[in-house]
Amino acid sequence: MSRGNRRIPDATVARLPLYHRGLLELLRSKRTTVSSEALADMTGVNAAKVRKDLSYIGTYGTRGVGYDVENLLHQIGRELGLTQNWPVVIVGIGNLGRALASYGGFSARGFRIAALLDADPTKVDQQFGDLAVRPTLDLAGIVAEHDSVIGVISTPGGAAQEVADLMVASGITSILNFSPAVLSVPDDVTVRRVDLALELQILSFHQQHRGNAAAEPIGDGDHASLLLVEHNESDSVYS
Amino acid sequence: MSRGNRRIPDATVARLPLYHRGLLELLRSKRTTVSSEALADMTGVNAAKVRKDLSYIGTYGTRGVGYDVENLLHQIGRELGLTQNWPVVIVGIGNLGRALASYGGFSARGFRIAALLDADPTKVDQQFGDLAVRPTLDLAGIVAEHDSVIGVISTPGGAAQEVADLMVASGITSILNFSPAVLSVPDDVTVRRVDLALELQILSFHQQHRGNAAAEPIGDGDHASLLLVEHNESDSVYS
DNA sequence: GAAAGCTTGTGAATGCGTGCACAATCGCCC
DNA sequence: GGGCGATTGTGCACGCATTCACAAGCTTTC
Repeated sequence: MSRGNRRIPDATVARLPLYHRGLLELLRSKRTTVSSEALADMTGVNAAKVRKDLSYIGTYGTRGVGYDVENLLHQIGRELGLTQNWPVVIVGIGNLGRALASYGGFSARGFRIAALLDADPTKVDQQFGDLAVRPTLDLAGIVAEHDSVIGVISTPGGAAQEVADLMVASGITSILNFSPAVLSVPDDVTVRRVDLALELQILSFHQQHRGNAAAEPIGDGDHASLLLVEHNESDSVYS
Repeated sequence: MSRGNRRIPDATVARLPLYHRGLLELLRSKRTTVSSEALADMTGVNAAKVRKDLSYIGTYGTRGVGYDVENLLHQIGRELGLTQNWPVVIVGIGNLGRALASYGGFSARGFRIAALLDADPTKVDQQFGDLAVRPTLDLAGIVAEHDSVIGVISTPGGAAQEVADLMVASGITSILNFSPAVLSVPDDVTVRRVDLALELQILSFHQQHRGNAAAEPIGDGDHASLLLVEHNESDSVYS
C-alpha cells in the first residue's frame, strides 16, 4: 500500500525486522541519519542488499547523506505492521510456553500477549504474570474478541496439528509453530516453524564437516549398530 | 567423507534433519521402506527435491521400491554427525535458558547438555535437573574437558558478543545464538541465529498484507506520532 | 522370460536472490 | 555558483535453488 507498490521478495521481508532493530538502536543513541553501509555493518548484511531491500518499500534515502533514522524506522514499522500491537495467543504452557509468556521482547516490539491456553486441566487457572492459563477450547471466543490474532503453538508435536486445526477454525491466519510437527493448513494461512533441535542438527553438520579431528563417527560403514536414542516427546520443553 | 563427495548445498543441509525426523517416525511405525513421495508428504517438501537432496549424500534408493528406512536414517544421521552425541553448553540461564535446559528434544536427538553457565553470582549453584549452574568464566575449562562443544547463547543481547568472544577464545566453533544481537566471529566459526521476535514480525508482515480488513495502521502518512514502545531488554526471556 | 508398473537419479529449464558497478543526485565549501 | 566528496538507487550478470520431465533400473505378474 501507499508508495511501495511492487511485491516485496520474501528474503527482503525476512531482513526488514533486522533493519528495524538496528534503527531502534541508532535512535536510542540519538543518531539522526545512517548510511546503507553503517546499517549493513550493524546487521551483518551487504550494503547493496540493504539499499535494494529498502528500495522495495519506497525511496526514503537522500543521496550524499543517507537515511533519516526516525523516518525509515517508521516506514519499516508500518510495512511490517508493527503499529498495530497484534494480540498473540500462546497454546501450550510448558517450559517453552512459559519462557515465551515472560519474554519482554514480544511486548517491546508491537506484540501483546492476549491469552495463555493449555489443554491440561491441572494447568488451567495457573497464573503467569498478569495472565491466567485458560482452557484451549476457549480459543474461538478469545479470537472473536480481538482483531487479527497471531497464534503461537508450543505444545508437543503430537498435539500440534489438532491445535492448528482449532486455530484455523477460529479464524487465525498467522501461526508460529515451535513444535517439531509439520502442519498442514489452508493456503491462506501463514505458518512459520522454529525447530530448536533442527538448528542444532544443522550446526552438528558443519561441526562434523569441519576439518576438526574429533573421533570418527561410530559404526561407520556398518549400520547394524543403528543408533536409536529414545524418542520421548512427552517430557520435553513443551509439556 | 566416504561416498557423497560432492559439496552438499546449504539448502539441502537445512532439510536433512527434517527427513531424519520423518524417518524416525516411520521406523517407530515399523515401515521398512519409503518412497520419495511419501517422505515428501511427511515433511512438506517437493518429491523431486527430496530425491535430489538425498542424492547428494549417496545412492541409497532402489528404483521401483524406494528407500530402506533404517539404512537411510543411518546415512543421514552419519552425514549430520548425529552419531557423536555432541556436548552442548548453554550460557545464560534465564527463562529461555531454563526451557532449553529441560528440553527433551536435545538429548533425544544426539545432543547432551554438558553444562549450564551464567554470569550472575546469584544464579550460580542453582540446580536444574541434574546440573548445577556454573560461572560463565568456567567455560574454557569445560570446553577443554570435552570434544567439539557446541555453544548456545541465551543471554540478553547486550552480553551476547562478550559471551561469543569467550566461546571463540575457548575453542568453540559452532554457536547457536538466541539473542537478538548480530555476532561477529572469525570465518571458521559457524553461527546460527534464532530470533523469536523476528519471526513474529515476519508473520505480522503477512498478516498486514493479507486482504484482512483490520484497522489501517495508525498515523499513516504522519510519522510525527512515532511509535516508540520501550525497548527494555533486561526483563526478558534471557535474564 | 517378457511385459507392465513403480520409483529413483539426474539433465535441463526456469526463477529467485545476491552483489558489482556506476550514473544520478545531494550537501557542503570555497 | 561551481566543483567536490559522499551516498543512493538500480541495471546487469552471475550463481544457487527449485521443479519438470524422463531415461534407467528394479520388482512383480503372468
